[in-house]
Amino acid sequence: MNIGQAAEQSGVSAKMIRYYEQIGLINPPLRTDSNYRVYGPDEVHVLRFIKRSRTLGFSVEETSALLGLWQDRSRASAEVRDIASGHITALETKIAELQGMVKTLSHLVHCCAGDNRPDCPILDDLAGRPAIKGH
Amino acid sequence: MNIGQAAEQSGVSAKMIRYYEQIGLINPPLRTDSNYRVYGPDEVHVLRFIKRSRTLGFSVEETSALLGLWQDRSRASAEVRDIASGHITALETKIAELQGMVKTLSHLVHCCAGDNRPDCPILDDLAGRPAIKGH
DNA sequence: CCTTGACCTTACCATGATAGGAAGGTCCAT
DNA sequence: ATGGACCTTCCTATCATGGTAAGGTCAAGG
Repeated sequence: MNIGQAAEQSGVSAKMIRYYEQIGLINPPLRTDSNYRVYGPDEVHVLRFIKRSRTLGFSVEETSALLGLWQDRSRASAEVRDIASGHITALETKIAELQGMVKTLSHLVHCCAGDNRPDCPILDDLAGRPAIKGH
Repeated sequence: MNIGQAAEQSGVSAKMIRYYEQIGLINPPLRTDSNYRVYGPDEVHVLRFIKRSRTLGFSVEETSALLGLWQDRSRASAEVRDIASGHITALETKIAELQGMVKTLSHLVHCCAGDNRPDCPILDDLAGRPAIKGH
């Protein structure tokens, strides 16, 4: 199977497959006489693993660690769980940050009549002036 | 005031001040005879505006739009509100995505005994095999 | 057999926002 | 006058991905 088919079957673009090979995340595949990369079902399986891991928000580096544990027969389940737990913590921190932003912005938007008067609580806040109190 | 003081007072690094100037987000300041950038309180105020906007998650491009509206005397409050509202929507979409990731991962982590047995539901999920049902 | 079009190859450039460093000039206090 | 703290420009890197260009390959159909 050529790289195009492997890309289609795995959901990873051909571009990214070559990139993953270049950075050592996946092993270089066999080549045909005409230098085409050749992939089999196992390689596609690995690519799908990577795709899923990336979709779940793991970095390429974390994905690399997970991939190593997956392919290691004497893998430690606890180690995988720790990576995932750490990732959950990071995600929750990020979520809290974003929620803080939404809260601030929602407050400002609700204070903003949206007419064309020149005073705007959102801009006033960005400019460092205190927002209008009491809703 | 030199760039170092402006950086300190605004919370924007000197590096980023020069970058913002380069991409046209801020105007080039006056220079001394020895080619040093010179800033005054107004410029610091603009930098603080930018800093706050970036902290609230607006991109540099959105920040540029907000800055233009802030500095425009005939600014339309409604336009600012629309930018902020769109940003809130984008943030909420992102939050929902992250929460989805956390949910999936939490489920997997809770299915994972964390001992050293070789079967690991997290890896199994990443590999595309169905997770153990019924928790 | 030859052309056409779809595929593959490598190599380079771009993104967005930020940080780091090198090499050299400037300013101020000792 | 010297040293150290600051400034200048220019180059590099990050992370993951997309694009493009120039050229080689393959299969199908005329």
